[in-house]
Amino acid sequence: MLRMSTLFLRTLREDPSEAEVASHKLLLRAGYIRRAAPGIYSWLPLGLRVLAKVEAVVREEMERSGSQEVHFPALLPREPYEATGRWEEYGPNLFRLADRKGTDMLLAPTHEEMFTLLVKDLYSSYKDLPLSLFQIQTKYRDEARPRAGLLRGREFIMKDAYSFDIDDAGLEASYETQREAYIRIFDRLGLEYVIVAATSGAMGGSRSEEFLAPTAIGEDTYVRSPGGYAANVEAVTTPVPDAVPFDDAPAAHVEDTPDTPTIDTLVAAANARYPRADREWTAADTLKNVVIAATNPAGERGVLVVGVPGDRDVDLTRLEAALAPATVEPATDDDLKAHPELVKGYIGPGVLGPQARPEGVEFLSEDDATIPYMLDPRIVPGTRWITGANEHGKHVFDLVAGRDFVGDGTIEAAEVRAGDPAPDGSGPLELARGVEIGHIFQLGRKYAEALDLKVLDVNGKQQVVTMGSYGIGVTRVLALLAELNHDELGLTWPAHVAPVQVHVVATGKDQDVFDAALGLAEGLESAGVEVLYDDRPKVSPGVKFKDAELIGAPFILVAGRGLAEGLVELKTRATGESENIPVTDAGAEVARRVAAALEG
RNA sequence: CGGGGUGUAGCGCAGCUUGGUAGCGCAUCUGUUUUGGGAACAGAGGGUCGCAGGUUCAAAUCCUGUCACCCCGACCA
Repeated sequence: MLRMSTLFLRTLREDPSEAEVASHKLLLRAGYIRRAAPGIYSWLPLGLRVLAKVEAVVREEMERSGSQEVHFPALLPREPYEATGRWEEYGPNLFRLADRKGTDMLLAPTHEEMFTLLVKDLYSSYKDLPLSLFQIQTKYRDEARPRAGLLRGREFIMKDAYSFDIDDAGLEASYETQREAYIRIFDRLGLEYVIVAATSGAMGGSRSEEFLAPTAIGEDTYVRSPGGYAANVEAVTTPVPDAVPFDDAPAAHVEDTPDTPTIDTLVAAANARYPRADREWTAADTLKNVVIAATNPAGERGVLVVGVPGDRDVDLTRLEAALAPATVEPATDDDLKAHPELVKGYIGPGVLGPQARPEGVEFLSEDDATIPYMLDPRIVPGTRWITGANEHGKHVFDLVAGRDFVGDGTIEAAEVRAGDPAPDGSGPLELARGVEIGHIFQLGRKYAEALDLKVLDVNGKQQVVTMGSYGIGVTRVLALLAELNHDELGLTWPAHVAPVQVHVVATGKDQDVFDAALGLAEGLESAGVEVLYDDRPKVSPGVKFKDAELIGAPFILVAGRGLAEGLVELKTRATGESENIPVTDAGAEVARRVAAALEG
């Protein structure tokens, strides 16, 4: 039994100034965690109890799914990460350090390499597969800006699991198994979530889904449609419109458009000087060509141009996902200087991609010195555009896609907007915010190939193993539970993750009260209920109530002034309901309530 | 990395403009009273005022530099 008189805890009356979001403030105030460094937290007894419970749910369901627990070091050598290219690719987010001999080491941001090598070390036959391993481990990422307490720290606890299969069908099955385990885990934790299609990013691989918990403080934007489509914005694909017949389209013609370096000024000039008969020109009639500088993992920088309808911006996050593992940024003036054919504000297809490429030179071949030109999927053959004429102060009108220009391919780089159609035809998209609490994806053979993980198949031939990767942010889940379960008084934990189920409070100074409260606490404990007993003498009832509410156990049992009539008070923290029950029944009744709460 | 802000006791803050014994509330300790909604009174402990230089008889306060932290954005389990 925990006793308030001895529990290592100091509650704070005021919000720490460093905290912004509710979960962060309350976990600090209620004495669950303390900050050690930016994005790095120490765990106090109460916090550790909650953490253990969240971990227990994850562990049980992982084991039920057939995954076996292992544990790797957090401190790792450089070589395996060198082999997979991630020592470079991870960039500044990787915590790097050197030992006394100057050997490079790292604090692991995730453990694909180590799992792969361990399996390679021990297994060599298809008969050993499928295999699923997991660990619950501290991870390190040197985030540019940690925030929101545990929601995004530089040290965090993650459950990461990996599946190993001999073939694609096996991987698909392993993936399904993990997906189901995740559903059970988040259901048991009482979290609302949406499963959205995601990009696998620099990790490689194919199928990938994220579990997002919808919340306004979420950092991920995702979309959903009335018909059930859901995806991370990075993964949203644009439905391709039908091609438009253009046999009777007018020929393209260059017009003077002085002082029109932006889409707004261009639209205004077009309406003023070259009005349409049927309607006004809008930004959607223009083709915006955005110059992007992309850098590949080897550090080579080059420019490409992305063409999008003028009423949309390029979403750099989506573009980067499309170009992964390259990183992107808007081209600088230096980038533009290297390409004098690009006239800022008046860039058009004429100098880009296939239009500019000499006969016989292949796209991105050794001889290709032209700027790659990628188009938004909406720019289908037959669509007519106003766009730059590659000459200062001039634009070209009635430029028809498929007739006057083509791109080197299509790219998902334009921003996604509410109201855009879902790719599966299930209706208009709406945007929402969420926190990523889990991510599952099919890695495929990237790591197995890089680290040479092969097993013998039935025919005695070497086969590269195919892998899946499955993560849950355990400390993030805990923070999210706090975020979703609190009120103005404090935390309101669900019973299955609360540090204790019952907070017994003795108020008053009579020894009878303390005797009765202790008796209740002991009785509950022997019935298997976890109890925190506020046995502090000389502490006023108000303080004890405030502390109990702040700490947030689901049930608060008060022995006090009602005791003379044989009554104690049972408060349900989450609802604020309060009732008097006979002290003689209290133990059994509370145990019953707790059992019900744990069930539900 | 851009923008904004802050560093003074465990927590929250004042003091800085106009240099002169380092303060307030909460928390902690002692005593007395109090005990159903963050008690009262009396007393006490706890600070190299982020750090380093400089100006000055004298610096938390003015100057220069530097470090750290927080918030917003860009980036991410």
